[in-house]
Amino acid sequence: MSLLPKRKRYDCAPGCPVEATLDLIGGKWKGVILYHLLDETIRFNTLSRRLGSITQRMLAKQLRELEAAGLIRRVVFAEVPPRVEYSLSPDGESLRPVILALKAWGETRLAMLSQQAAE
Amino acid sequence: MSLLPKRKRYDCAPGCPVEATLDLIGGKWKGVILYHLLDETIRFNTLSRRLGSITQRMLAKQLRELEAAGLIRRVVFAEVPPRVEYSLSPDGESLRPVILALKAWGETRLAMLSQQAAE
DNA sequence: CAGTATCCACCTAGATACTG
DNA sequence: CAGTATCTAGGTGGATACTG
Repeated sequence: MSLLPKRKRYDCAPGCPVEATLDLIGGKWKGVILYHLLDETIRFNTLSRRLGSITQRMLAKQLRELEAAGLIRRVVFAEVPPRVEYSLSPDGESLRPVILALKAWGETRLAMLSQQAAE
Repeated sequence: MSLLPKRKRYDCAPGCPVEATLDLIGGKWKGVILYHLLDETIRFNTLSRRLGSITQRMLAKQLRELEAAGLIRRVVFAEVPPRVEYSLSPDGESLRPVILALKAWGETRLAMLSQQAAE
């Protein structure tokens, strides 16, 4: 069974691989969530606080989608109060250079923009 | 004046740079458009054909946004029939490693998925 | 704590037709 | 050739309230 969304054809060769990746980490939250998971295992509410403005509904939805894509792992502990920890799967790990490239470029650009704003 | 969209606050430090980058190259088409412009200057209709399923309306809109973000250049030739060429600006050029990272990861993943599908 | 359930505004993107 | 105009469906993401 393929993990590719059925509705997509990825027939725009040779741009496809770029589109395929953006499909998985694009959107408003997924890239940032993966970024936060790069170095730590994080619990639901902690992640929620780190992302600041995300709603619980959206966070749950994004996490389900990342899990379905095989990029993150969800571990539930049978405790009271409940504890659920999210971490990168090996596939998610493999995205590290990509996420870091996005981060590096974004940092440079944000610095450049605030520089310009100061002039 | 800042090129940052006014409605965004980028206050989710330290995830912001990732979000900022994804804001610019995310969505369904921008990353792929930049990818196609990586090695060539391309005309409107050519780009349209290469992307396959994009509508003229969407292509025009994405190109305007990329131009407004300072990532591409638009050069109009005073000819009949009209000719408009799009190419990467220096800022867009600086995205090259990012786009290539997206491409490399996507290629690996697509290969992996088709491998699995064959089993 | 870690979610669901509901409802809703907005935006993205497609279809189609038209034009300087 | 390189767009614009109009209309619309569907998806994305937010607000709020509730729960095992």
